[in-house]
Amino acid sequence: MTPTETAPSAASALRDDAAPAAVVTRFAPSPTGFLHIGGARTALFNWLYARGRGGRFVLRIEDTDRSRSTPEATQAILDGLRWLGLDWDGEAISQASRVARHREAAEAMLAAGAAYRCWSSKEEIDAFREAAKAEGRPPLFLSPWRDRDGGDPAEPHVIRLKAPREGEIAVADAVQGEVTWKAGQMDDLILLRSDGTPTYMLAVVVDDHDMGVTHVIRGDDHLTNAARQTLIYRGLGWAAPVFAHIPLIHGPDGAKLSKRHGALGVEAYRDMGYLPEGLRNYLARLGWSHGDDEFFTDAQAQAWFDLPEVNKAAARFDFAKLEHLNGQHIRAAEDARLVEAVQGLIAAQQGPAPDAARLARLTEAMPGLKERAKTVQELVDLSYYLLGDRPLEPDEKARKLLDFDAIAMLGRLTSHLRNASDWSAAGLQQSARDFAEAEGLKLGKVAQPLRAALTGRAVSPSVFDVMVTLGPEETFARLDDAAAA
RNA sequence: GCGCCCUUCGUCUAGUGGUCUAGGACGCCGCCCUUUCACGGCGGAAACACGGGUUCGAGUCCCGUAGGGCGUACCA
Repeated sequence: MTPTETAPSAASALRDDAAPAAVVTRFAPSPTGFLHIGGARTALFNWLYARGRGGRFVLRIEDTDRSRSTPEATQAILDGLRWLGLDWDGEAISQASRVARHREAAEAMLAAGAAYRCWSSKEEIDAFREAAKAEGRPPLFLSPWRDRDGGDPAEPHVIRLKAPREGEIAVADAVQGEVTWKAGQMDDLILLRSDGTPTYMLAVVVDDHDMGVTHVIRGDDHLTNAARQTLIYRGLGWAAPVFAHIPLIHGPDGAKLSKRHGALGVEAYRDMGYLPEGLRNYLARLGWSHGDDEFFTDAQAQAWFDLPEVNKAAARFDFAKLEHLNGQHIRAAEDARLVEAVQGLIAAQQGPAPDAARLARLTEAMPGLKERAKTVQELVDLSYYLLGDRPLEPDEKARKLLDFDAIAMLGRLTSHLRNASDWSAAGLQQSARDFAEAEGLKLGKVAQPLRAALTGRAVSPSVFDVMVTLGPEETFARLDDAAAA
């Protein structure tokens, strides 16, 4: 009884006899700002669904509200999608470019008796609603023009949908299940405004149909719209696509996502040092699950993702978990790519571009670095000893490690190290052990001040690895710096 | 107000009437590994919103209550 598996148009329905209609999903943002995290997840779900089924994922910019839409916002959304790695098929369609087609559809509905012209003025409508409210009736506007002729088509008027007044309207949602409304709760929504432009409700239906969209996966703030749009599909004589209304993301406090929490543009996540695959993994896992799987690749997510496993309840955004997952993706990432990411982040922060020699050191040290970082930002911070200028500026913890006694000890260690013949991590460690034993110290008492002198930090990869990547010359230079400080 | 949706550890979730003394992950606490940090390993505290039913048996089904979300535009 559900339209769940029906094709979206008469044309493709014909093709159905030969082969099942290919999946087509879409992402349809309105260009009024950047690509925020909720939109990014909606796009991700659509992308996963299509890609996992060899289908198409298309993009449509809902720019019918000219006053709020900007080309900059469109660009920001496209850039955000690209950074997140969500590639779409074909050109992004501008909804505004299709008004002629939308108008045509409204006319068709008029001709079919599924819509009617309404000359009620805004004032009349407001008055109606206020009176209805005062009398405790539902504030749905009942147009006097619904069953009446005689208006002058030359006078300003709108075209409204002739919604059923009897029975109920049902939507078989792939996530929400079967949801029904009593017909009386649906008003005769406006299809075409008095200035001849289409409303969102009409434009979406016409565009989804014309683009061959088979699955509409979007935020559940659109659930009621699915009912209204079902009516429009019916009026147009088209089969509705499969609807899947996914829950919205909430902030850590359970309230609506605000700027303060995660409602940032995806580029903000990039600038905080998250990897696109880390964000994809986290976002996919928010409101959807595949057993106990937490960390997965795109290929796995595509193969596993399906609508019935999407939860109905809103999920809260949790930075700690994002960070953990991102750390795992950093560890799994290629060293060269991480070096690029570090460079990119430094550039974004207007830091000095590292020269070739430093880049080489960074690349060499990356295996040790990425074990310790959860974000690219941490990678940058951890790279100070590789990218910073000599003499290094020790941070507070490093400074505490470099007290009077430690400096003296380092002086003796320096002499000891000058005799080292084997400048390998293992050789240096042995050498340090010998020294520590001779001094009657634990290795840590030697290694920590050494690390502070060499890296300016209390935390770093193994000091002996540090010495290897730095080389003897740089190592002794930094030891001398520490002694002089 | 009306309508629709939601409610398992702090958070993300598994769970589709008995295998739940409720599993996993993040976070937290402790221990181990260890030159630091991180990783890793081991262990721990931590949840079925509440109240009624249905049933031999309910986290799982039904009805209420409470709480939350969304919608109710010539916005999208």
